[in-house]
Amino acid sequence: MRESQRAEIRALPLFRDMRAESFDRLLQAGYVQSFPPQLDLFEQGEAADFLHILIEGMVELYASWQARESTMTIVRPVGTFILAACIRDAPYLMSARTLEKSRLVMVPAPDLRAVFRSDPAFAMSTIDELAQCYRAVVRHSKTLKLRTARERLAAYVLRQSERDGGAASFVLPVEKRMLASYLGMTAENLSRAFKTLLDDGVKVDGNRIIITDRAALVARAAPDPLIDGPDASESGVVPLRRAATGRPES
Amino acid sequence: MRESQRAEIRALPLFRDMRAESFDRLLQAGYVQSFPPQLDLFEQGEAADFLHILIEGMVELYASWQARESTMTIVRPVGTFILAACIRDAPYLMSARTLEKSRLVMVPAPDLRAVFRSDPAFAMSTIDELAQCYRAVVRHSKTLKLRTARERLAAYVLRQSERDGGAASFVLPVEKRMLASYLGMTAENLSRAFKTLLDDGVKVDGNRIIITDRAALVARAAPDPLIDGPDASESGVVPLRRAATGRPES
DNA sequence: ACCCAGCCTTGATAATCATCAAGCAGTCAT
DNA sequence: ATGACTGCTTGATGATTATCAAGGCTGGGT
Repeated sequence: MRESQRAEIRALPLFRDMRAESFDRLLQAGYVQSFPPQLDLFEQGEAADFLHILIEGMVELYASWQARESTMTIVRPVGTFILAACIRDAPYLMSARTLEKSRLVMVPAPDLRAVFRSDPAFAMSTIDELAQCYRAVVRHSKTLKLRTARERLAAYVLRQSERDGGAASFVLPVEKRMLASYLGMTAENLSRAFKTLLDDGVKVDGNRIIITDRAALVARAAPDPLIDGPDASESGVVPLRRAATGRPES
Repeated sequence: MRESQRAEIRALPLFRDMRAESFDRLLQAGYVQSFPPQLDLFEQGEAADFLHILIEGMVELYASWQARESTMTIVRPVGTFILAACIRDAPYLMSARTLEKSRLVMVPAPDLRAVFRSDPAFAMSTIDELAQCYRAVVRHSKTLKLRTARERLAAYVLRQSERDGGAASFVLPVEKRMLASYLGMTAENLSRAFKTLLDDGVKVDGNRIIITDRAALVARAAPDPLIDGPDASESGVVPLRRAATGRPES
């Protein structure tokens, strides 16, 4: 692992407050591995043996039932995933596959648990991290239950644009079919939803989204900090936490 | 507070491992209050000042956006809610109202945080609790995204029946319209969904649900431990945790 | 007993969304 | 370039679900 990547991991909210020797122990217990694109890392139902830290690449977490499949979240570097399952020593609720060539640190769950038992600062960070993950999923549930597909897409476009500092134009970070699944619709429906958003000031050119009328889009999306984030705490500024750290919902 | 109620709280997984003096401190810092039915306890967006512990009654956690509303979960005694918001010192993502006359212990969030900073066992329990809450919401998201309304209802009926030890008949714990909202559909659609479940071995008589053909119902619901629980850990039996403790998803 | 209000159901209709099938536009390898 | 492949779009259709309106049932209060 490169020193700069180590520093990036150390800078994550989950790891930045722990003792140096705890951090060393975690990373030394962990395996660094590279994977090709489209590779299954694990499947839902398997025992959660490792905390995964994504250093490079992109990983999809998805769920399946019967013949159906739905992407639950996308993890980007540097970010951790599957923390909760490790803690509870329980089966994964989601499957994971790489979307690009990816490099991961895999920390054995027993080491993870040992470290947060011995390092109170890490225990506190874990609590904070889990609370944030919980709230992220609640937000996603809210958008699924309270908004129509069109509204979810509008809110997503707005959120992505703000992630880029309010840019009027941005490139989708994932394939449209995956975005569709993440937003709880089919690829066909996403395509049509984009069409209807023409009336709300959104143009599409391949993977590029252009916001032509932000006010109209805001009217459609009705963005709400209690759904669309950020998860700002009362007691401090949390600037661009999601963007800066790429923290996923696990 | 009655001594038996105090013991019930102490028996919750979240509180049973902590030091006695920590537990005393939490409860002494807390206020015990009774509320009439249909009373708003707090609204989403407000600062999360208190961890709530429900001793008697029933509480609905719901979310709203624009003019729409959706019930996210129902809390029954003895159970805690709104833990994550307290930890992050962040605004509530959900609103809460009593459904029945209810009695609550409200522990100020600063005391909560102080105690898990000073009591490692409580920190561990908090981690475990949050991990479980997280996984509960992920499960609910999965059922929303992967199953149709009819399938969600079938799975719900099956789950409730198993909560009652596999009884062929049980009484709905909440009004149908609330169940509908919880399952992500309208009251009208729930009514019709119950009708279609006649073909799958489910009869309805008012608030009473009767399973006439469990095999048919199982075929429809295709229950899956990774969606419908329980959240059994690898390392131990977790018998009827949800039923026994009434643990909610917060 | 009566009325009233709230909850549930039912029917008619419309909106939303999924499915299936086809075609198009890029990309990549040969 | 050719062809295969993949991802996206489009159209036609049907299923699912929501909305609106009306009516029935039930329980509580007077």
